[in-house]
Amino acid sequence: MAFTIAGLNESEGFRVVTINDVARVAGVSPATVSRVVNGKGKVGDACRARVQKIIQELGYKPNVSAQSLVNRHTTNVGLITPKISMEFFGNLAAGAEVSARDVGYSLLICNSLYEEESEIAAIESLHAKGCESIILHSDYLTDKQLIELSERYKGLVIINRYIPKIASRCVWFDNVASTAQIVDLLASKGHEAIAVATSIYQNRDPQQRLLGVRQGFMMQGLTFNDNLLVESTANLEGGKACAQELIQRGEPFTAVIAYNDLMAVGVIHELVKNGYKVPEQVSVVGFDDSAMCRACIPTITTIKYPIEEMAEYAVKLAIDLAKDAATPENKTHLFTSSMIERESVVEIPHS
Amino acid sequence: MAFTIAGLNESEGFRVVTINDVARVAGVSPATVSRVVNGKGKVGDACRARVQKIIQELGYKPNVSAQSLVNRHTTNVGLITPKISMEFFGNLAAGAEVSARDVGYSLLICNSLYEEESEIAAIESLHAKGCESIILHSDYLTDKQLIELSERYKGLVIINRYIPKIASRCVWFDNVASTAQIVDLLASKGHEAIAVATSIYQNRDPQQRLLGVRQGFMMQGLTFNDNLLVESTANLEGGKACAQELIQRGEPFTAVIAYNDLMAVGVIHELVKNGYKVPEQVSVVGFDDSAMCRACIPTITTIKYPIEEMAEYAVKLAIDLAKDAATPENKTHLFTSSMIERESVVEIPHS
DNA sequence: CTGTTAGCGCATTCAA
DNA sequence: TTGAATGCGCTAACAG
Repeated sequence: MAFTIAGLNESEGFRVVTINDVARVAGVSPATVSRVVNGKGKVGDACRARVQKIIQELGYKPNVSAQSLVNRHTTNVGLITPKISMEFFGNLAAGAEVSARDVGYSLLICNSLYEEESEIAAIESLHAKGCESIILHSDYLTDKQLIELSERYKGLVIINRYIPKIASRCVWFDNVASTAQIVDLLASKGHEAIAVATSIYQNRDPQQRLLGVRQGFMMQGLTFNDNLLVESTANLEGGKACAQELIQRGEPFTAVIAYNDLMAVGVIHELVKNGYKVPEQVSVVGFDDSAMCRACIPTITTIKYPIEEMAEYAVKLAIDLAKDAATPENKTHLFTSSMIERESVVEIPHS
Repeated sequence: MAFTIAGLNESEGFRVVTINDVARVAGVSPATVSRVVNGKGKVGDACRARVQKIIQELGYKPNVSAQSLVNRHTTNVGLITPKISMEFFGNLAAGAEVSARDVGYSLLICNSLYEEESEIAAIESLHAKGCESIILHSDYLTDKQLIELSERYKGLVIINRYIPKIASRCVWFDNVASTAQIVDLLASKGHEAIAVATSIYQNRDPQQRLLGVRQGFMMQGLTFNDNLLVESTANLEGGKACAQELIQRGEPFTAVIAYNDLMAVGVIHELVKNGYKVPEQVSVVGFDDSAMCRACIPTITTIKYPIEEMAEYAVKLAIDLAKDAATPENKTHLFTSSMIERESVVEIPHS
């Protein structure tokens, strides 16, 4: 590739090629160049060819700021997540980036760091930057706030959360059905004394997954033993704490359903530390299918959370929404998934 | 917060407040508003106060596209990494975002997906979007290419790589010294039969870390046994393959230095699978301090790779560079680190 | 200290 | 089919 631009270098530094340069060299008006660039309006074949040739030669690239100014929108998608360094949100961002680039957009990242005001501040900042399409992973805003926000920002998409009133801009995951699957799997392997290590953040996801467990039990004709329900923070330490609590209670169990993979790892650590054999004595199930599942001994059976695909989808949706593309108000965007079986779940030995 | 803008709502939809609106309501000229917004030029105290009040009331936010158009630069920083979903690059992005936001910039993400052309394409695309400051994590471009690129894009910063000719725009990590520390630690615990599981990608990092090992051996007055050097891909499977190879060779070893944490986990898995006790019989060291280190049994002793801090620094540097801020040509930006001791390394038993 | 003027690069009228 | 004119929102230069 050439780093110099034919006939347009200046002695001091590098001058950017504008639409006027192209027009002048091609002997046409800027309006015509604009037309061939955007493929809008009628342009004569010969004329178009010549302009395209000059564009090539000069290496002309439209100035995005100028375009945004006149078009009143940018080709950026904003992504607001708690913390991009967490694997889950990294995957989300990766999916979003692919999808954005696919349609010529760029991805703008904002970390909200789990603060309510930052979520709103991030939306406003993004919007001020002309970013109409926004994907928001909100943890602390209320449904009401989100509904208000979505009235104001028409390119706003909520990922990983379902709000009936704005269902058409929610891209979410069926936590209930997915968790019920876990119970099915466990039951099919003979487990009945199933413990649950849930997250103390009693908002949305944890509650839904718990609901899924209860639903799964019901469908299997089993009864869930509430003495086997423990809760802690949704991380490694939380998993350990849950296992500890479980052991302390003395209630026998042959399987543990953890809120996520991290907790599952914590559970396994603590069980092993206390002399339990995993999975021989206790089966453990995670949630997310994070990298850790394959790095643990035993490797962890889990539910794949298709966050990357969801993000890809969400980006397209946000762009459509921002463009006012008619989206059916009564349609939502629900993703489902299935189990990934690894080593941490085994058939219960016949006693 | 109020979602309506005093006296400026229109019947259909929402009209954005411009500098002219503020000027009109405040009874001043747009230029004056611009002055108070940017803190440039002289403005009377009373006047400034009134304008600020109106700005508040109207919720005025400057249109960034218009600003960029006239200022000839955006307030975006571009980040190009292979894959944002990998933990290492997620941490990099997190640091970059914090730093960018801190100075009122936004972070634009591009995945290069380990392709040479994508790296260049990403730079060009970013630049076409008016993004002058760019952080590049390049894996496949040659030094020569990078040098050429940096002549053309003055806001370009290379992270995680050192190129003498453009040292002042390189933010990098001292792999050699860090790895030498590992040998020191191991030696201090009595290890001499130390194996190395390196990455097959024989470019830069792996080579430097190998160099660090050799240097460490030299400093300790030990001799490195080349029969204990194995190599594979820099992931879990690679780690397993290395351990397998090591076992097969039959050469005794009491410790393994892995290229990174993932390989360390793989090594541990394979050793355990083959009846070795870790760390009782074999100590294992990782590199990076990724989340996995604390999720593994035993937890992994490793080197902290301060990529987040490095990214924070790189962003400031890129912005300065783009502004032509005088940066000493003969100064580079080198980060160092130290060991994080966990359970995977223990004193060798006296035989 | 403040207002007027001009123009950044582009897309979109309206004429021709 | 093409060109000339206009303005998007803002900042910088120049007057006053």
